[in-house]
Amino acid sequence: MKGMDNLVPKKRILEAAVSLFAQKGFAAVGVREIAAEAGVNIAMISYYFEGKVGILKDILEEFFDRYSLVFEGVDDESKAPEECVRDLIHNLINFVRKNTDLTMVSYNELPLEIPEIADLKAKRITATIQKISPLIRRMELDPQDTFLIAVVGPGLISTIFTNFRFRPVLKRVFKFKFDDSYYERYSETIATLFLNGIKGLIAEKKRQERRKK
Amino acid sequence: MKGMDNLVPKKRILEAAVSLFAQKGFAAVGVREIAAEAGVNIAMISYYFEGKVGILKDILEEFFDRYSLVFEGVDDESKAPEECVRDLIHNLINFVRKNTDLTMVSYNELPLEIPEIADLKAKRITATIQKISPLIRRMELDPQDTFLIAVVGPGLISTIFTNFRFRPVLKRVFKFKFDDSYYERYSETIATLFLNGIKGLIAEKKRQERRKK
Amino acid sequence: MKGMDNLVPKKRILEAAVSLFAQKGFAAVGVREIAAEAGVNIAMISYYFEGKVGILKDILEEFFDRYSLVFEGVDDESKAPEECVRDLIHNLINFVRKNTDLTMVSYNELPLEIPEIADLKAKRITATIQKISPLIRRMELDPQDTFLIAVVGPGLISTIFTNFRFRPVLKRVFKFKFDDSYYERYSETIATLFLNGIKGLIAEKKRQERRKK
Amino acid sequence: MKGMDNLVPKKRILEAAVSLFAQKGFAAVGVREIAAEAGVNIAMISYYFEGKVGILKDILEEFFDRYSLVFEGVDDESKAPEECVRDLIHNLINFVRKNTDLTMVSYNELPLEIPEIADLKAKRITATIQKISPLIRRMELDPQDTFLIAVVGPGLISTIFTNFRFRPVLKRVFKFKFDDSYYERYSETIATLFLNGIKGLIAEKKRQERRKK
DNA sequence: AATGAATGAGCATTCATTCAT
DNA sequence: TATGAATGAATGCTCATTCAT
Repeated sequence: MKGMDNLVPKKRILEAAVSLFAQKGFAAVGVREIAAEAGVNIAMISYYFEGKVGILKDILEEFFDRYSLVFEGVDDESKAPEECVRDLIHNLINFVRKNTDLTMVSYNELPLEIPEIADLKAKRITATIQKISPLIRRMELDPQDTFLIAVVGPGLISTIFTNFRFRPVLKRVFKFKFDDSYYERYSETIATLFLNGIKGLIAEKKRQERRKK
Repeated sequence: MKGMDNLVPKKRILEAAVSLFAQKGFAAVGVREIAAEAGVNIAMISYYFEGKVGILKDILEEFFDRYSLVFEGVDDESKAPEECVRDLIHNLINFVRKNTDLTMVSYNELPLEIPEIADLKAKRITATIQKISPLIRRMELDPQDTFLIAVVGPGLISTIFTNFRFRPVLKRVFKFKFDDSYYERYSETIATLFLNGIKGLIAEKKRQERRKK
Repeated sequence: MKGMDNLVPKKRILEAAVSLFAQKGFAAVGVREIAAEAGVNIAMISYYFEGKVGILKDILEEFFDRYSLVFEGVDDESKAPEECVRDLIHNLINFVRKNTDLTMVSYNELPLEIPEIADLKAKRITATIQKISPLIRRMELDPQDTFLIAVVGPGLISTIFTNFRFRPVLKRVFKFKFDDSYYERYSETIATLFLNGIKGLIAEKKRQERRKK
Repeated sequence: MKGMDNLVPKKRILEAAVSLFAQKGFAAVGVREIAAEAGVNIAMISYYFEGKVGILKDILEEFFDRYSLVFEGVDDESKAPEECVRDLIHNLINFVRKNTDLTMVSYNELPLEIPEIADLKAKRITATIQKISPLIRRMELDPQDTFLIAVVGPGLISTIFTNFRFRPVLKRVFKFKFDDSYYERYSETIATLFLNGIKGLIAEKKRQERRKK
């Protein structure tokens, strides 16, 4: 693998695994392949990690560690909440651009048969939601109204992540250059789409509440 | 497996494979497991299909055959385009409810290393887009403006599909009953979110065009 | 397979098997392949023959039936014994030309683990030797002197058969056209080689017997 | 397997494979059988070799390495060419006695469907022919006259090799003890047979050339 | 006579992991 | 730390044969 020859072996294994898992999926990648890509002996994988699943766990931890930073200080009270959401979307997209493989692996791989993995994911996602609840409140959404949050949140995330995930298919169907200017426009578009969508939802909700009375 | 004992073996294999692929992913499921679940001899898999990949191909064909029906006659000119979109979203969600495993497999599995699979997917998706282009036009979106379509379309699809895909995680984080009334509300919510979002995008676009002049 | 569509299925299977066994060897050919080449259903092979080994047995019987005819009337007492040997060699080469695949299979395949096959071969070969013993006697060789016979006989046969067997390799090493004129010359050459060789052996034997006295 | 317990695993696999291939043929032997005979784990075969074909390739290389030594210094100019041929035949027979299985496998197995194998064989055989061309010249044979060489060479080789190959059948038909004294006599007999045969061919050739004038 | 389906054993190969060095 | 060898189980697939129709 290019440019990772001077990394420590553990790091090399991790990066090779991220790249391969992103490409082919966790189950389709063998430890042999990872070891070869990382340029280390196969036995090193059991030495540094608790087997193949151990690598995935490390990857998830790493992902969520970085991911949660994106939500740090997302609710800047000196700015309008819409502005905060717009920034969040912008930052999210930038995050995925910089950590594409890591994100794809963490987003896609759901070997939920392995309970440790499922637990880890649920715990970390819950923590993330906590972080944005002040912003949610400022958007005039009731943070207790989990329904809307459970619709809009995953909708936004999946919309963004899927744009990266299905890049190979998107490239076949449309013909875009996925460069800086593309992402500038993409970022704005997604923000507009969801901000207007959310506004519509809030308006609709109020209309219904008025009707109930 | 429950209730499929009286099906023909080929069908039994297919259904077992769909269920298992949806659960664990294509690569993580072995032909032995499929054969056992379907209650057939392992050799029958090579007999009826062209190996494990052949099963996946058949599954995808089946999915797209059914899926494309959802988009049939989506653009009813006697109705407002917003209404058509709302119906489409409603139908889509119903479709996924009825074909959850089939959809999940077809949506998730991207062994794009296998070119036949990648080709099949790209071709079928392109065909689907053709079908909704009249409706897109009526929404005052330029069908040539592939950018917006490539953002909104996959965004909507992934939002819906992900709601099913991450059900196990969602169940851990929130506590919903995924019943008829949930989906009634879900359907309305997604429609409101995206219709308002699209309206916002169109408005924004016009604003920009005006500015250019 | 070309030109055998109007044969009865049993014959078709036999011919397909001969061709494939000659090409790849008995063990490397599957019944599926034979059935496909013969254009019959797989089950027909067990129906007409006693499994795959049964086909081989039939092939060997057929070969030896035809082969033994070559040695019929080989000792024409109205001709010099050298002339008879020359004719025999000529006829042998012609026989192999006309029955190349059949000969190659019968000559090469020695699944001597299967006792029936080994017995069949030994019995038939013994019978053949009986047929040429008068000629051997006329060549002034003692038919009881099995040593010379066991050297010269197989030497001659293997020399001829190998010329056909290793044709693919010979074609790579040398560049001959294996046509009528080639075989005319080949036939004469082999005859000269072995007749002179045998003459030398007889002379040497007499020299030794003289010395003993 | 007797007496190879103290060999390194790779060597053990090779020797087991040679023995089994010689007995039953390449296609009829499974890797399981080889591994069992060699007393190693089945996975070691893929570990040390490139699969089953890889073993055969190694065997062929080993054979030709040893085989070519027989032809080293075959043309001792201080001796009459007839003497050299006699020595060569003697050495060849001794070689096959000492390397019977290795020779049988290399001689018999012609999975010419595998191009690598066919190439390897043709290349090595060509190299061998180069080595004896000086001797051929001294025998008053034109080395360019590939016809005679292509008849006599393979004839001699196949005569000798077949004596070993069909030993099981020969034992059933004749009743020899294949001991040192048998091979002493066998060696002399083959030499006399072919030397006289070749002399006859040369005489015949000269007679024809005279006639042409 | 002929078929397609089905069987259970077997194929070569690769898996993740462990071990002594 | 790092290695190459080794393990036993599992991989996808094919085998020759049989069976009911």
